[in-house]
Amino acid sequence: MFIALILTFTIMSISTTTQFFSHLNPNQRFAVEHFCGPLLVVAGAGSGKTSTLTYRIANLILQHRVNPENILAVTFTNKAAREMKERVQNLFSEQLALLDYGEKLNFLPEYEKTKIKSRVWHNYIKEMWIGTFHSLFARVLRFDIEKYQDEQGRKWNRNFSIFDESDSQTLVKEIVSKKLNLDDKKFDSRSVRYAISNAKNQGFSPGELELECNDYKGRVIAQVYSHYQDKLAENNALDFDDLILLPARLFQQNEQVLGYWHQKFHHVLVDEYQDTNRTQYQLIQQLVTNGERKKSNRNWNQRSVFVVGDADQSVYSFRMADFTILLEFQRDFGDGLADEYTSTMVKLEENYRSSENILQAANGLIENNTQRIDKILKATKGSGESICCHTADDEVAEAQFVINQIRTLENQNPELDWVSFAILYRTNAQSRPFEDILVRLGIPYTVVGSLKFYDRKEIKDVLAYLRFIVNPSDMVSLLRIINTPRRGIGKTTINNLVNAAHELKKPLWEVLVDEISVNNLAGRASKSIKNFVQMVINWRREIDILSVSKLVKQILESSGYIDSLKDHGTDEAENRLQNVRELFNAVLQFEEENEEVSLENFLASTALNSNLDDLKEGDSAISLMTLHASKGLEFPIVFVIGLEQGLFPNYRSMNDPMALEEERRLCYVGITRAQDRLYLSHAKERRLYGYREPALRSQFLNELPEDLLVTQFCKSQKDTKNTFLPKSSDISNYASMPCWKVGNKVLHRTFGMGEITHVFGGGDKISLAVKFDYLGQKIVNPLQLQQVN
DNA sequence: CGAATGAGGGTTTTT
DNA sequence: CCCTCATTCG
Repeated sequence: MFIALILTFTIMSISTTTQFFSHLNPNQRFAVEHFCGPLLVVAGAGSGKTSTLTYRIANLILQHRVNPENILAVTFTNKAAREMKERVQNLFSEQLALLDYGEKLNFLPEYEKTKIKSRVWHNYIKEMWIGTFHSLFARVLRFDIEKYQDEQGRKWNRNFSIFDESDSQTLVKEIVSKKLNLDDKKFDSRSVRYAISNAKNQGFSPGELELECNDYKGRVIAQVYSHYQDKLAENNALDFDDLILLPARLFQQNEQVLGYWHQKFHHVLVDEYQDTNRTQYQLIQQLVTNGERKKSNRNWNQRSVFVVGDADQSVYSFRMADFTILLEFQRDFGDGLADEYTSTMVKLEENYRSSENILQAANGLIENNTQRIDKILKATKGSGESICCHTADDEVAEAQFVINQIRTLENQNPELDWVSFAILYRTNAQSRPFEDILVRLGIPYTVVGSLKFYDRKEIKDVLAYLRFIVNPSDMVSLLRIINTPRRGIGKTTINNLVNAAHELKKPLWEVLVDEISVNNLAGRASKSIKNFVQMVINWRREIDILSVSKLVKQILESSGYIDSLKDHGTDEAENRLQNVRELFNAVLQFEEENEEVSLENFLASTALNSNLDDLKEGDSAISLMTLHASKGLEFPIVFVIGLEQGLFPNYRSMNDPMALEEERRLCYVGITRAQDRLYLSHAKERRLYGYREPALRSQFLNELPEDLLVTQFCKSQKDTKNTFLPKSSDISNYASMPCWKVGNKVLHRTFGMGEITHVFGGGDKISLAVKFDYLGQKIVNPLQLQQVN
């Protein structure tokens, strides 16, 4: 096996040098071929950044024979991590196919293809540590957290829970209002929680935060922070920020632990480096230097740190990302020479994504910023279409215009599909009018990110069961499930038990296990508690016996959770049941896709993957998302909507020059998502909290080069309006005609003849499933149908 | 003990 | 406008 690997390396390295990166430009090539030492890659939007990263990883392994397990690659999102793995896997499979069969991978039979891919997965991909800061260092903590103790002596063990934002919020709230009896007007839990998070992201412990603060408010926040850590430790739980802060602290206090990980990761790569915060930077620095401060003492033999980023796309300072970290890379790691002479920085400025008009708009906008690395995107494509700027009466008209445009374009251009379109906005709430129309028209769409699957009650309930089974100290989860579904364990009973646990300074669970205590404290409910306790004990026994999915199934059934939903009988309960089933599917999928399947690992993946949308990938649908969520993506046609003063730029940023620059960068990100066509729109009036408010054109629109914009589209829109999109009053007239019946033959304006198979909804929200003669079954809008006899 | 009802408050962006 | 929380009633 080992010999085979070596052989593979040797032969592959011969076959790779020639065409492996023949299509890369000189600067990309420089980056890809970089082996040891530091390198900063300043990668403009659409400059082939992801390719560069994946090719470099491939090059390290194939060319320089780096062992995959010595590679650490940090991405910004889980999705990016998955994509990177997939791309490296494809690259390797491609090479291996050439080598073993002298054929392109795609020409091989399916069976051989799969064989190669799984071989690549086993030998290379699986061994690399590719993921987000949070998931990678959660993994580190599973190994080493028991060696850590904070300055107050708080400790955790390897079964720790990861608390989500609402868990954290609840904890902080409890401390503020119950424990410390603070005025919750002055110390509202949201902003206190935010302050604590910021402190953690800057590397401060409660004690250090207190020293930092001179004012009363700061000291109180430090105090809340301290109590908050007590609570977390009591629950054997960590929040998101701890997943970064704890390892950094551990590395600081324990040379051996740091030494181990330093020894393991010879090559450290960080994507989206402009979005790292101080604590994350500290981690990278520790791993790379092994704590050696002096630059001249650092040993780069067989080692590198390779970071990729673009200060112009730094849009996460609200969560303490600090792009000066990127600006200071040359000083901290590099040779610090001027741009012409340096060998530790390279710029990728050639843009392969967008048409020239779009790039010029982007460049023109970003030049209004002061804080940046001088960099300009150079076009490699033709000038393309003009950018369309549209003024709508209000947010509904805006949505109508956009969707109207999409339908027109989709109709006129056979090469376009629904996936070609993206609608980008500043705030999640802006998706609503778009969704309303899209639902009515039966156009498929996905809202990325806003649907927080794991935030739903039923999902949190089920996860609480799992969390508590793994981690008996997790009282937050225990309290969530002890009487869900109803077991007759009421508030008073629970209070008694909690108080007793508190008095005895024992975990709640230990009190529950003790029958005598329960008999005395719980009275009538004691039988239910004993049953509950027995149930949990049984599940814990099964952890090592059953597979994760079997265990989850067992829990869902024997807890009575599923039954109680079924008994409920309402639509809402049915919906919840559906979500629980979907969660169960996620478990099955997790089992298929992962090597180390354990309940802990599944829970970590759910805590760190905030949504499930990657599960439902594959259907052709228009994408709706925030500008933040769009980072790293690209679409043929992009609509950036709601360009109004106060909304975008957001009113909270308007009086702060730095914050305003960040808003501008966000706009820059939006513009540079577009490949072929870009639409910008704003409304003259917008609903906010239910009130209509007049709105002004965004200043960003004025900052764009005027000659690139075309506004005439607003006129031609009137022509198309009637043909494509009836006013809402028309819609209700049409749709309320009670003429659609299952079995009716219909003619669709684009899909042709078909037969109705289902009728959904009622009133003005009717949609129909139609089985078309040529295209199979689709859900369509009645407006596009004609009845045929 | 649990469901129903009303007031009040809140939207920037997310791992 | 929508959701959460708290209080009240059954």
